[in-house]
Amino acid sequence: MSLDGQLPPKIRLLRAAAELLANSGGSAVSTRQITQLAGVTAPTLYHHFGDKEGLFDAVVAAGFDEYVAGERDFAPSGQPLEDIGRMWDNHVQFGLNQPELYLVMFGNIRPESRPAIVADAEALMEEMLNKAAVAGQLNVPPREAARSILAANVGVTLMLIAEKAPERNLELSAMTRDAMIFAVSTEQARSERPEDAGKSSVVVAAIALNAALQASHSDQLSSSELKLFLEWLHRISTSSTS
Amino acid sequence: MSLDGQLPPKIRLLRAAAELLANSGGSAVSTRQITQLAGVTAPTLYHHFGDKEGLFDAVVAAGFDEYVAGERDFAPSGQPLEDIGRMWDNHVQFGLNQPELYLVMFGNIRPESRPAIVADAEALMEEMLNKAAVAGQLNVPPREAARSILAANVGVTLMLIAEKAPERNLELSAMTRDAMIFAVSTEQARSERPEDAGKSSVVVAAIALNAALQASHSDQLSSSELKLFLEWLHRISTSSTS
DNA sequence: CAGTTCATATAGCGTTGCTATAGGTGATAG
DNA sequence: CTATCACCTATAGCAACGCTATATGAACTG
Repeated sequence: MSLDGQLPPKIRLLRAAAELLANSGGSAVSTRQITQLAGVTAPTLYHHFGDKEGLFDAVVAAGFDEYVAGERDFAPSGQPLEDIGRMWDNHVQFGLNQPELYLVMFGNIRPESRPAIVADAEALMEEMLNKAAVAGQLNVPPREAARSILAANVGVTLMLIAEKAPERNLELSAMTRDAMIFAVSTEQARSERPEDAGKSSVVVAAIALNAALQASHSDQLSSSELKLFLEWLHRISTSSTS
Repeated sequence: MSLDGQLPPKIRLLRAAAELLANSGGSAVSTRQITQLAGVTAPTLYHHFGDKEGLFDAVVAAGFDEYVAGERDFAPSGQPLEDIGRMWDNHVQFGLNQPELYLVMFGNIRPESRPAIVADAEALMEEMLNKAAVAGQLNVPPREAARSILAANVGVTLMLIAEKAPERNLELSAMTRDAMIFAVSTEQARSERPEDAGKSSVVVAAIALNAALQASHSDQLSSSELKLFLEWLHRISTSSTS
């Protein structure tokens, strides 16, 4: 019953925890099960990981590396918003392939205590959304878009995990995914042909904003602020670098 | 320490469980705490509710009645899709007002075992969406729309609960809500809700410039200038264009 | 009044997460 | 070669957990 004998106890504990978690079928996993499978006693676990949650965090960290690897594999498509869609699908697949691990990662919600992994996943998605924003394809700030999309992504994945496997309807995921991506994208991105996507730059964006600001009468800045703001915009717009 | 003495033990148990759940601050609630507060001993709990989960289910059932009452109170507006938006907001508020209860109701996900309450909530939303469908305002079947909207609604609520109270940004909820409702509605319904029109080009340009500036390392502005500049940009980016 | 059923209490089982303490191990210093 | 010391692991056990076998009282029912 014990795991391969000659690896360090720390690694044996990690593998035992991961294996039991993957096969627990939803019921809880006890430290005694883990230590027995790892072939060590209780204090060893607490020496290396502090407490049970520390061990699970470590398992989650390994799982997250795998998750990130999946998220980055097919990233470099030309279309950032298409990549967001792939990130969504990869997220759902990760959750359905390893539901127990996913639940430890994203399902263990407690009031006022955010799992660290949520922030990591948000950052990952925000990074990709930034590319879309640079290309002028986003009509909301990348951070807010990332939080919103990830929240829906997690909600859908949790719902699918809760369903019995044969009844799982991935159309739910596809529909919600498209709705969220559509909602954060600009008309230009929706019309699907951003021929000047690669050309977007600080300068182009600054010129566009300059023109847009002067055309509208935004009241978000005071007149003195606006004057300085436009001066800086001009400095950026007329710079030849980048 | 014991609850009002003359009510039946079953009701005292329910109230004790609800009260402890509401004030647990995220940590677990034990049967011993509950029975002590209710002024009864352990077997009484198991006689009436079978097990701990049975008791919690009963608390949830009461909580769900309250939830449904809230969902139905302002229902009869003329616009079904507006009512869906109110159901969404009510759902989020319910979760934020009673996070512990909400987590027992919607956060206790286990693989292949759907909480009964999810089906109830879906039915409630589907009922309302049916009205929209009858009015020709839905471009997907009500059941699928309800599942999709509820999944996003739960995801957003869980994310908000996980955040520390002062940092909770309800804009996340509003944005996701509008995205989901927009996605399931027909052109006709959209034209009746002109407030969701696209954002002005100022906002889009500001977002693009913000992202571009942070991606490149432009040296056209000093760091202190850049900081203020970005702050203004953020103000413009997040301004609502109602 | 006897019989039955419901409701509660006493006491305790097995398991949980965790730890106080001590023993063994290997590397380094004298 | 020995002494030391930091690191790692084991023995044994605690308090708290969910839950229950059993017994006792109360309240109906014939």
